[in-house]
Amino acid sequence: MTPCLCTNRTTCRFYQHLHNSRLSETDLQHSEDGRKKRIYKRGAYIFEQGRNSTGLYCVQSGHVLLKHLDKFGNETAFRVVGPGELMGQRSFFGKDNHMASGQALSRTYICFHPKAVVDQLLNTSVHLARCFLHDLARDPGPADTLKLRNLKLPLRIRLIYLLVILKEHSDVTSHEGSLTFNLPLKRLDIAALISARPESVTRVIRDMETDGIALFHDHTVTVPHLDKLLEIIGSNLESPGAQLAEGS
Amino acid sequence: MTPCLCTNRTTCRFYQHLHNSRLSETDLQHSEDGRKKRIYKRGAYIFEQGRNSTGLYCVQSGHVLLKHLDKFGNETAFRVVGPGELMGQRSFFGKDNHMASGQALSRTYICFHPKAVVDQLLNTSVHLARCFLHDLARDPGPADTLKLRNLKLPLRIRLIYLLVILKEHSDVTSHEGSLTFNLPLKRLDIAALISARPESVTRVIRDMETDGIALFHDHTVTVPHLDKLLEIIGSNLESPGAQLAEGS
DNA sequence: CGTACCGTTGAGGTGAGTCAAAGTAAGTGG
DNA sequence: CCACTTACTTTGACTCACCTCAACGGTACG
Repeated sequence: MTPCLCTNRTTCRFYQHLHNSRLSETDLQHSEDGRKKRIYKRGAYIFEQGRNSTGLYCVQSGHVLLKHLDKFGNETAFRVVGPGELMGQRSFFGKDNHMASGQALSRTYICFHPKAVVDQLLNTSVHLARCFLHDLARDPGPADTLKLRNLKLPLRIRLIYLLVILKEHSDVTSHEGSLTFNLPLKRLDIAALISARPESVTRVIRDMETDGIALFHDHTVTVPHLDKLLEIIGSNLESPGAQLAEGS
Repeated sequence: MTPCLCTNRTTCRFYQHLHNSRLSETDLQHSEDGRKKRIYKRGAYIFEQGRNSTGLYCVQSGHVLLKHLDKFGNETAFRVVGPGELMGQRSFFGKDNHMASGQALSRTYICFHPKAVVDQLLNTSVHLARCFLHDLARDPGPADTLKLRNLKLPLRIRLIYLLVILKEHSDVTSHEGSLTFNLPLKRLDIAALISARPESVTRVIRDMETDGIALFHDHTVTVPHLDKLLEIIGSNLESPGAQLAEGS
């Protein structure tokens, strides 16, 4: 039996939670026995919108794109899930059907925790429930969406935001200020994430390359100067000042 | 002591949770004693982005606009919270600073539940924790954002989506297929919610009125035929140029 | 009767979408 | 390994929905 990455507390959120929750040995063993390892090819769906939630998914390796299809046929990608992250929490805890589909962007190894197992663990530990609450509350998804889909921001800025977000979930090799990481997305996927069209993505990427801001080659991004990239976004225009108006 | 709406389980989410969680009488009393009633004038901030979370806010009456300020100084509204709804859960459970500010759109009555009280209750009941988990997971905010900020959708469609969403949280009086409800938003607020400019909002509203789709008058919206409204959303994807009525 | 804010209207500009077509990579089967 | 099909990417010309800027009208309030 090959060791499952999911038993490594540094790489798996689920496992971290379990070990922070002072569960008994039998409970821990129970979760170990319950989990299932699954492998998906590129393009395969790990779960599909509209289906029942059957448990929690933990990504061991690979990347998963979450897409939402509204009732009128519009497909909108809103997130990329990378190694160590959990998926399907929202529908699991909301006791609802999946509100999105998860599609493997590359060969993806998943550790699946069935509903029955997770439910039982939750009921034995308030602390575990609070861990999940904490996780769900800190989900950067909603905040990211505000950045990536802000019409007021030009396309180039939204793309840079996307790079910054994806960088956090990728293996980054840095070398003298420049950094390189894998971008397992097609033009169409990128477009869907920043609410644009693939042709426009191509054009923005071309322009960024001629400007020397970032280089896109064979699903790999190279940023010569991260500072330069962040400067374009941030431009230290920050001033959170607002008056305090306390009611009584 | 004036009766707090927050003790009415049909109007307050927080109270619903407490009563579904089989808490002891002393615990219930504890929460009653702990909560604080607060009143805010129009324009006042109930909580501010960047500050520490100090507890949970339950809206009794009035409406609150949630806004996010990014590093550029761009203000983005992303939600309207109405009576009976909770606010500040994300930062409370995430143990993080508020990621948004909550501003009263009209005179607003808030029931505030301090951190200490909520924390203690949470620790005594796994069920309560799961209620909040369930709530947070079902938060329609992220899904709504996808609709309201989808660049592929024309402004008119986004505005209609907004109306449909707001309708759910308002007192709607319907009469023979037509319905009327309160819209406590200024043009600038509407613009911020659908990622547009106030001038554009004015124009779209004007066009919708000439088309007889919806009437905006003095912060009140009247929709003559809801079917017609929903139909427009649906017909959008199939044929790009499918307007039901011409504008001139 | 100003002052201030909000809402409306018009003229003009542009970023990004659309459409169409060619170029390139990736799979498939013999 | 090569033909063949299929999927993805790039490019250019054109168009348009919305933004920007600027001026004006309404309403509330001191």
